[in-house]
Amino acid sequence: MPRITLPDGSTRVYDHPTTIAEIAAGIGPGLAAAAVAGKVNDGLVDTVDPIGEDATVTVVTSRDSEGVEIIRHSCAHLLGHAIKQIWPESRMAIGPVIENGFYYDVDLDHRIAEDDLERLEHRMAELAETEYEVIKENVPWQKAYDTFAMRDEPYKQEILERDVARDAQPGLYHHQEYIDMCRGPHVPNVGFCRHFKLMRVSGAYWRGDSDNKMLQRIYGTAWPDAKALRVYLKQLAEAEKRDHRRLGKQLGLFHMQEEAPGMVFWHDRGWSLYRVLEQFIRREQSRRGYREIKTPQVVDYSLWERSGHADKFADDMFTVRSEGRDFALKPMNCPCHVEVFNQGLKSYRDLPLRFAEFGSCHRNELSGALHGLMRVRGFVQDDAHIFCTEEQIQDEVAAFIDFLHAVYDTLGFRDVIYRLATRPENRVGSDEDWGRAEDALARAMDAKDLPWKELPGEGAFYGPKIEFSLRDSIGRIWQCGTMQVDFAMPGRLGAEYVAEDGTRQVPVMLHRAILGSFERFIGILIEHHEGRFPAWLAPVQAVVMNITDSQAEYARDLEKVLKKQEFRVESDLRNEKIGFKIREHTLQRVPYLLVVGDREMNSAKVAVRARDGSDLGSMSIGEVAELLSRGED
RNA sequence: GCCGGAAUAGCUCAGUCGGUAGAGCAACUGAUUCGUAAUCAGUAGGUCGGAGGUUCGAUUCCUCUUUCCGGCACCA
Repeated sequence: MPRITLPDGSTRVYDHPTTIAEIAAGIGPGLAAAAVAGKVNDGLVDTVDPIGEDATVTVVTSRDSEGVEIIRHSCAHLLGHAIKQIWPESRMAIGPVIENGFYYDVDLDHRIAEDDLERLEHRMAELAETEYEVIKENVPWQKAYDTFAMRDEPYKQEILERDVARDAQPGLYHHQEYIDMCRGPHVPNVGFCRHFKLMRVSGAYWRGDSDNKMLQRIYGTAWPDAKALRVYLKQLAEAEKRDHRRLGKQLGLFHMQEEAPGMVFWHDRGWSLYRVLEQFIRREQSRRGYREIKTPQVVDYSLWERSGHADKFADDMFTVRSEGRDFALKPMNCPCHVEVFNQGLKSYRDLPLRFAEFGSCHRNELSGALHGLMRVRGFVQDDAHIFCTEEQIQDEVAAFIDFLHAVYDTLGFRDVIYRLATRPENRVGSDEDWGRAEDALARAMDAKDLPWKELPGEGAFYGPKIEFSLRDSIGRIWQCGTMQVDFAMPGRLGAEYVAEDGTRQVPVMLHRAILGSFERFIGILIEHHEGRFPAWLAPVQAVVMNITDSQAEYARDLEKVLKKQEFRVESDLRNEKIGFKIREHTLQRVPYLLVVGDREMNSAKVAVRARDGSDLGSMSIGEVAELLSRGED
């Protein structure tokens, strides 16, 4: 006699084990038709699963986020069904839900091409159109195993062997002649799976392990209705317009070429952006007690052996041979910073000692990892190392977090995500050291009331770290900042200081960065702002343009006056219509367009137009200067 | 590194079922001196990513290679 409580508080009593389907039908035919699955005491179930006990029940429809996920998951099965119909020899691996969609990994000799996706989509649409019923069956482990053995599905068998308990009752979902195994729940009917699109096909290793066979992965997106699908596809197109590689070319910021894979050729406008950003960081860190240093890029290999990098990262370092010696291009700055620390005897009174460097590093990243500015082989970090005592860690971390917040805030990022990566299995240092360091990091965040999550086992081998990620204007998350505690390297490289009691002690080293790499961060900035940088960052802050030749002299004077005040201003005196010039510089995302005609010339003013098309009226030169400085500290 | 795809004028792209390529924009020249997102006319511009092969002939077909793109794996 299950007593079912519905979300509105009402209850229904059944004299037999009931189901979501029955409950929904009891409420109304509309809900019965819309029921994708159900929630029984917060656990998701299929509409046909028996409910024999008293429970709180919610009918899940495509309006719930869970419902959408279920539709996506069932779309993966539908894709599986279509794949098997077209290529019966396919061996199915896994077909999970991902953000906005799903994928299916298959082992198939036929190379799935773009044309095949259309074929698959077509077949899926036909199947969805028939609205066939998805039939669920829970079977004993052995029966599931035998089913897949008979159907020649070795991957399903492997999943059963490795991931499913022998006493479990795995769920088989029958999609007509196709059978898939799943925890579920799934839609009761493939009619729910009409609004999808197959996006791309790519390779993916079985179980994500590069030692395993590479399978073919088909990605798709799926939505509850046609409109949601359309909106999503539109969003994708919008995101593409922000692509920093495309904007980098359009705005003349940088380029890359075949002869230097993974290396950036900065053009004047991109380099301006870079320099403004660097100058901003330099000023901020100098205010906060950092000392800027500069260390060599080519360093004898023996230093990398002593630091331990040669052991772990030899393949990723570029090496140079000269005069019978081996050198490496530095992949990171920390060993060099320890060498600077080691010059001259240090006292506890010198600590904390904060060395900052815009450190130019090279790492020979795998070719397939390279991606525009986001993943490069030559880059510059806003790196710093703080040498301090263990007692000073927490204060230093707290001060760093304030610093990082100030920087992100000025750059237009308000949403920061905090994660604490704690001790991995392979590590150096005592458990007590680790405990204290993890504690210091956690307490520093707690003291500021920051919401953070732990990433167990994700710390570096030499110490725990906080990872700071930011969310950009279209919701993507980028890990940028980091604060790492290091117990190992100072000792390895012989760093020490004289303590209060006259003994020699090894300092703790904190590795930290806010932007990460300038290259990558500028890539993020480009996409975040879609190239519309705030005026203080913009490579060209304003363009002065004349209406006819008779104001050319006046325009040139304006340019000169503003340049003298160190604004980045250009003039456009070409013999073109004003509409043409406005269009061009607007497309170049110049924040302010300064138009001068006879009216302005005679009143010693300029007509100011913003890049969004708004008319800011006419201003004096002083007012323009004021406008251009806005947003700067 | 692995799987798949791509590479044609400065840019965006079309094209050749094997007979050495075309548009728009940009550039250049001339005309036009114009008030807030494209003035008009003309000119020039390409060893069709690189190397090899097949062929009477290759930008097109094949092999290798480089780079890029989408994923996977990696990211000290």
